[in-house]
Parts: sequence; structure tokens; C-alpha cells
Amino acid sequence: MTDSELEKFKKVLKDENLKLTPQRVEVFREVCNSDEHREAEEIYLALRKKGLNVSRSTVYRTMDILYKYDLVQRMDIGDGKWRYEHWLNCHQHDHLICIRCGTIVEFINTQIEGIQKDVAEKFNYQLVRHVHQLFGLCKQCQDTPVSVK
Amino acid sequence: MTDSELEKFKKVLKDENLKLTPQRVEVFREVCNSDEHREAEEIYLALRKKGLNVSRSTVYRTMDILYKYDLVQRMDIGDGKWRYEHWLNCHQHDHLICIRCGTIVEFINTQIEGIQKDVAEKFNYQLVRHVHQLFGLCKQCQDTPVSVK
DNA sequence: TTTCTTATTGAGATTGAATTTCAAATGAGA
DNA sequence: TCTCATTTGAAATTCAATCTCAATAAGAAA
Repeated sequence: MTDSELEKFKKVLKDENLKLTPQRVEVFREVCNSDEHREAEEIYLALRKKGLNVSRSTVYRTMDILYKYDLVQRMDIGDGKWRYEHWLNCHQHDHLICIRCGTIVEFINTQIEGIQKDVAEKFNYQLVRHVHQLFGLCKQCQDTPVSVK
Repeated sequence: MTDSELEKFKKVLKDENLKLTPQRVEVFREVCNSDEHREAEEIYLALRKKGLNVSRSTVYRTMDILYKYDLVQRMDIGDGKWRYEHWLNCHQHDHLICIRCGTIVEFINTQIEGIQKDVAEKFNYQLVRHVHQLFGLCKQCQDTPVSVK
């Protein structure tokens, strides 16, 4: 987390009349300093492991704020849990997800973005956002036989 | 629901050593006879409204079977509930979803399918399935002012 | 048709992620 | 420093989905 990122967060809090608390800063720092796509629980545990005592409630509440004000991105891969990733450089991207090991890789394809606009226009929808996830087996999982106990 | 559809369901049950019960048939019929994308609870309530007493548990359990054996399709639009649609003609398609009224429209775009294969190949992923959802405002919602209470 | 075995049903309990409650603590403006 | 609305933490609650278990019913065998 750079100073300018922290400033951006402080500005949002100020603009929204939200207080700058140590807990909120720690949650934001934790999310910024990882490129993973993590669940709130994982972020909570990562903080605890570092000796930072931020309650589970506060982690959930802070993630809501960060998402609401576009400071993090979140995704739902269909298992009932939100996964969060930092959104510092704000590159729109989609995801490739390994159905065996859970590895998530990002991809960008401008051609698809163009087609999405065409599709929305064709159906008279004003496009706001999209979810595009490709599920499959990553190279490593293709090459690893399923373990037999 | 046509006779051939029912036969297909009966065949799956037989092949999997599952019993043909009136409840299972009613659930399957209810799903087949609607083009909506409904939650298990909605399907349960639709059955009750018709005087068919199938328990909530049985609806959930039957939807699991129908999904597992490819007799229905299901989708997650990020609100924590599965939505089911019949899968009789089995056309692969994606969805346009209105973020205000919830209307769901289906679209097919073969060009995107080709690009998806290319992307997966580029990252060495063996593509299994995908989720592609476009969220926006449908024509009607674009034209309807948000009601002020 | 009757018997028998096993799967299925229904009602309620349980699960788990997320949200809410509320008393105590704290940020930040005056 | 004082004040007070906001925030925190712990526990309770929510809600879709799943599980439990006793009672019921499918359907194979006789």
C-alpha cells in the first residue's frame, strides 16, 4: 500500500463522513498488499496471524465500504462466498478459475468487451457491468493424477 | 412437459437407481412448464399454489438431482440464491440481467465462445464451463423514473 | 397380490457466510 | 479537553441450503 493509496482511502472516508480508525486502515492495508482473491474470512485470519486484532464483524463491514466506494473488486464464483482483490490500478479484467485447485488467473480481452456492448445494444440493455468467468483445469491440475487414498 | 421429456427423466432415475415418485415428477413438470429463471423457493411456492404438496426439502433435493443429471440448468447472479431453468433443448446460452427489475434475457454469441477457447488455451487451461452475465438496465427500466415515496 | 427391503419424504434442526444488535470505546470537531 | 455521534467487538440473528431421522412408499421378488 503506497501513501497515495492510503490518501485515496482517507479521502473516501472523509467525503462520506466515515471515521479513520486503525482497524479500517489495517483491513485496507491487508487487501492492498496481496494479489490474491480472498474471502473475508481469509483476510480476517491473515490479520490475526499478523497479531492485528480486528474483529470479524469489522472486516466484513470494512469490505462493504471498500467495495461500495470502489476501492476493492469482489467476485462470486458460485460457492456462496465473496472473494476480494485490491483495485488499485483498476484494470477491468475477467477470470480463469481452476475447478480443482482454485487458482484464479486474470485475463483481459478487449474484443469480448466490444461484443458485450453489441449484445447489450441489440437487446436494448444499458450495460452497467458484467461477470465473465472461465472454469477449467489449470496446466498443473491437468498433469496431476487425482490422488487415490 | 412432453412425454419424451418425462421419459428422459424416468430413464435417468432408473439408470441411477432412484425412485420415480410423484413428488419428483411434479417438481420436474413445474420446471419444464416455465421459461422463467426461478429460485427453489419460487418453484416450491408455485407447486403449493397449484395444490401440490411437495415439501421444501424435496424441492431442493430434486433440483439437485435434475442439475446433477443435466435436466436443468442453474445460475448464480450473485445474490446467494440458485436460479433454475429447464434445459430441454439444451442450447448453450448466456444471460442479460436487469439490475432494477430482475428480468433475465438469454443470448447466444458464437464469436465469444471462440474467443473463450483461445483465452483458455493461451493460459493452458482446459476449458470446462463458463459464466457470462451482462448486467444493466432493460429498456423499460431505462424509461421508468425511480419512484419517490 | 403380498411381502420385503431400501430409498424417499417431510418437518424441523443445523450449517455457514453474512448481517444486525447493543453496550462500551473512540475519533474528531468544537 | 469536552462532547457526541460513529465505530467496534461479541454475540445473536438471518437466510438459503443441507442434514437428520422417524414414518412412508416404491418397486423387486416371490
